[in-house]
Amino acid sequence: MLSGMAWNTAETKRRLKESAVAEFAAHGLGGTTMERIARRAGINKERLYTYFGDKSRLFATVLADELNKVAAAVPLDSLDGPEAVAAYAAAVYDYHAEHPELTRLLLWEGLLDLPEVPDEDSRTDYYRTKVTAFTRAQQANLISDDIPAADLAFLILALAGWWYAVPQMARMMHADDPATPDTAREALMRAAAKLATSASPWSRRGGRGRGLRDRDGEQGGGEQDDEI
Amino acid sequence: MLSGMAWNTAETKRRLKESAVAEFAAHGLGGTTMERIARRAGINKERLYTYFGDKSRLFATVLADELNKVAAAVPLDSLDGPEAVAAYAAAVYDYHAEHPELTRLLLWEGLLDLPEVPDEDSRTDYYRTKVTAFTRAQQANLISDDIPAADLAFLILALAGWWYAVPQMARMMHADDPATPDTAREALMRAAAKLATSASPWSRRGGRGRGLRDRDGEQGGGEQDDEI
DNA sequence: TCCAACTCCAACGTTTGGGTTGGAAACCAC
DNA sequence: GTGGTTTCCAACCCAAACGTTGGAGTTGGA
Repeated sequence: MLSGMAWNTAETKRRLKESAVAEFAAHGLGGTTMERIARRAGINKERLYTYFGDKSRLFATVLADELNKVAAAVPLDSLDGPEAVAAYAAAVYDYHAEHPELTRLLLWEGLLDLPEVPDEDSRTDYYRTKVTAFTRAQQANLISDDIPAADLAFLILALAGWWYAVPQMARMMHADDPATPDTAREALMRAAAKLATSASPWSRRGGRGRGLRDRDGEQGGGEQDDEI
Repeated sequence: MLSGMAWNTAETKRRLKESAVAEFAAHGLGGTTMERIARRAGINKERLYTYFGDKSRLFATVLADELNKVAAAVPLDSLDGPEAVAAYAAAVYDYHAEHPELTRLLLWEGLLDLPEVPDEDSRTDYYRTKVTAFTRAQQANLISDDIPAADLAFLILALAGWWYAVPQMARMMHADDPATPDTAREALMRAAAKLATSASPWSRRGGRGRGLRDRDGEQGGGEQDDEI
């Protein structure tokens, strides 16, 4: 229109994707309309189809993009102890705070329960590196190994992500004593550190639930029985 | 049709709600159609509108119903120690396993981020009782108090719920060593117990188990501040 | 028996929205 | 310029789905 600017495919694509991230994150796959994505980007709807295929392919593209971003933004190379685990948890939490779209896209994807997720291989690799970092730290006795590395890594992400997954629950549960992002972060770090620290041998008491044996025998000191 | 049975409002409503739970849980608010809810229930679409108002009101009704069910199904009265916390986490996990609809509805609600959630007051009360149980256990030195009760309760739910929130992540993260529901449950219980146990003052280098000097298991009372 | 109230449904009106098309404007050789 | 290619868009098609309506079957009371 008013531009002397030439066509700019790359920029058009970028703007469309940016817009799509926002819309999909806000309304999910079902709740988002191609029309609105296009309008928000100030670009014709038809461009979406020629560039990205149909709606679900666009969703997949956009999600894969965001995952690549987070992979780059929150690296995890090595863990030298529980504090490092806590720091990692906090970094994930912070990233989510600044980029709430990612969590939301992931959650929406989870709710779709597709048999195969887009980009599965590279994503699996991505998670594998995380798990490996935990495994190595466990093998080096730098963090506790009483929870398997994959589970531990997964649960750390749970602690960091749950706030954004069910904000309404977070709000209601803290009704009497509102949680600021900071107190939440604090609690998260403490919790992450605890998970990564070897458990003190708590007395097992009465048999609610099964399991929860100490894997590798007792450690060091005496078993200690606490009665109420 | 073939029935001599008279009209039965209550039963009709029940069947519609049952159907609505399934559809909403599976496809979310945006992805569900009133038509399909009605068809699944074998009842005319129009009944939905006269009984429940429009689609979003139906969603709210259904969600509130499910929450009441879970409140009744997974009670939490008192916690007499970390193992009770683990047992509670496992109970929540098991409930979710048997009733995946609830988690999904909650997640979808979270993603909608409505300004006010339906039934807010009674739900807040419900969570308050949970938090109170943790608070009391902390005050009685039965579980660790180094994480505020509300945060602790919330994080326990995170551990139990994350598996269902992002199943695709769970799967990919355990690609090398698939997690069965049982191993997940085991890890969850262990983690929950750890969060509820006073942190052993981890050695500067976070050595694990064997080398743990320092009497373990000193609970609650002592406050230990550690910068992370 | 008649009528008012209630339960249910088939069919309809209308809007929304995914996806397409025909063509205009810009660019790029040659 | 001229033809071919690419970028873009207004307008369109059509299926799906929200919500409604008119009416038919059912009940219960006066």
